[in-house]
Amino acid sequence: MSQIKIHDTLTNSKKKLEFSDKVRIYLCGVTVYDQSHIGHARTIIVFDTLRRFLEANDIQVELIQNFTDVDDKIINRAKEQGESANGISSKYIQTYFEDSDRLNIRRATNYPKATEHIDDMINLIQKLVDNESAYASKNGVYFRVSEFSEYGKLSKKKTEDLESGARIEVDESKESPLDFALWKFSDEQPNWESPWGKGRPGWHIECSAMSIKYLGKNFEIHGGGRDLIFPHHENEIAQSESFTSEQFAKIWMHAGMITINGEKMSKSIGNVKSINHVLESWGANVARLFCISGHYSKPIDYTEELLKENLIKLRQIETCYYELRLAEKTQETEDISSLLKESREKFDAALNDDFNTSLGLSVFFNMIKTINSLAADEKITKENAEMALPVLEYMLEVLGIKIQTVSDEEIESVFKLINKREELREQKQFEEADKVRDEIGSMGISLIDHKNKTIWMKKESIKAER
RNA sequence: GGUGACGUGGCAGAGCGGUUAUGCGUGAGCCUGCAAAGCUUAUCUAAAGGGGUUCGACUCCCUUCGUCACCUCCA
Repeated sequence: MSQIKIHDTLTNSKKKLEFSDKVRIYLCGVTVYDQSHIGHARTIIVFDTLRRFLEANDIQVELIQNFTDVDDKIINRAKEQGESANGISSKYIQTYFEDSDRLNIRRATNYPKATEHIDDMINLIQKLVDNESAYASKNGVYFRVSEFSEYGKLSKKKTEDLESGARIEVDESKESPLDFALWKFSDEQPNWESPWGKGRPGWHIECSAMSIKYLGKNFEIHGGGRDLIFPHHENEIAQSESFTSEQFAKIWMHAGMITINGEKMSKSIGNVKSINHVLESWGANVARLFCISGHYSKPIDYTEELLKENLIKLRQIETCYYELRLAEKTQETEDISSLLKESREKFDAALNDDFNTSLGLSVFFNMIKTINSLAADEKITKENAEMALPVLEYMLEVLGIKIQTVSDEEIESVFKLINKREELREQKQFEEADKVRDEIGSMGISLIDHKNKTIWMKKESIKAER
């Protein structure tokens, strides 16, 4: 059983994650009308890392992440480009998977699409209409906010305040300006038949329908970016709880925004950095380290400096891994078993306390620093390494960091070249020795000269470094 | 205007009512034929301002100032 506690937005408190056989997570995905940016990636990485942490501790996770593939934005984009809405959404779903795979995100259990769950939504809406939580009007079917007395409990908003807000559109056909659309009438494609008339679903209803369908009436964690708290998640609660008369998600977990110059990254401001862009320049490992460098609930400001800092950290991880992988018998040694045990415990403790990845990373890098400094003194024995590697690999797996690995045959051939270089150096044939070094370098390998031996590592090639 | 979050050393960023967070950067050094990487060590002795509670506050309370997010679509 996991000891993890997570901050719940609804109760504004840390809650123990309780579950029976598995942890069920619903994560609000993206609207597929354009490339995803690093802000989207952050949310996905946070939840992927959480999932990895649970799974690495033998907890089964069912993760559902939806695609919003019917929406005004998609339709508009389709019109602009003279394409079908379906063409646009499937194109960007594909892009999404490409980004996601490159970021080393574990595939979710399922990626339901809104357009494939229209019947489920209609059933849900029907029941809401039947129990007076919703009504049909001229433009569509609306949720009757006044029927849900707890409306505003997630976002801590009062309906009076919302009503007096200036930004709510006035729609004469709605009973109240707060009422939101479950179904929008439309003769335009894409549209579907419904008991109330042809049209398409509203945004919020899809997540209610799909989360209930795949995860049941109440599941462990509902996640998404902070910006979804209102109105999206607030409305989901209203719909779902009016439908089931039960508590919806047990924990609402929200990830902070990525900002640029302190300002939220968003398409409307036009300050977005696409996942593709970040991957091209920095690679997945740096991107992942960057995205979990602060607490998940807080914003992270996107700067090149910060990415560079994380690149340096990646190099330290690589060094550590290769020091362990290539460790040989040495005379001197030091007992590192307590370091390893403590690191593992503190790492887990940090993540168990509201998934504090920032604190967890500091434990992780402390361990790496210690191992690297012992290695520099040639005090890492084969036995040490065999003890340390599983701990390191556990953490790497949780963090989703993929180090370039090598086969035993590769190790042998590299060492052959290194020995060749050593011989040349001893004979002071430095020019020849440097040629061998270049040859090794062209294999993506860099050398680390210690006092008595030369160690090496396969480094991830990072464009931004050059 | 309403609601929520936040303000920590050059930068990033945690915890904690009394103990060095950590990392990056920077300086010096070690290693080296050179380089890179790595390593060692030093450095900054931080808490937006003002009150209060306390033997003691960065940590709790109040207040002023500032920043951000949401209140429209948004991860």
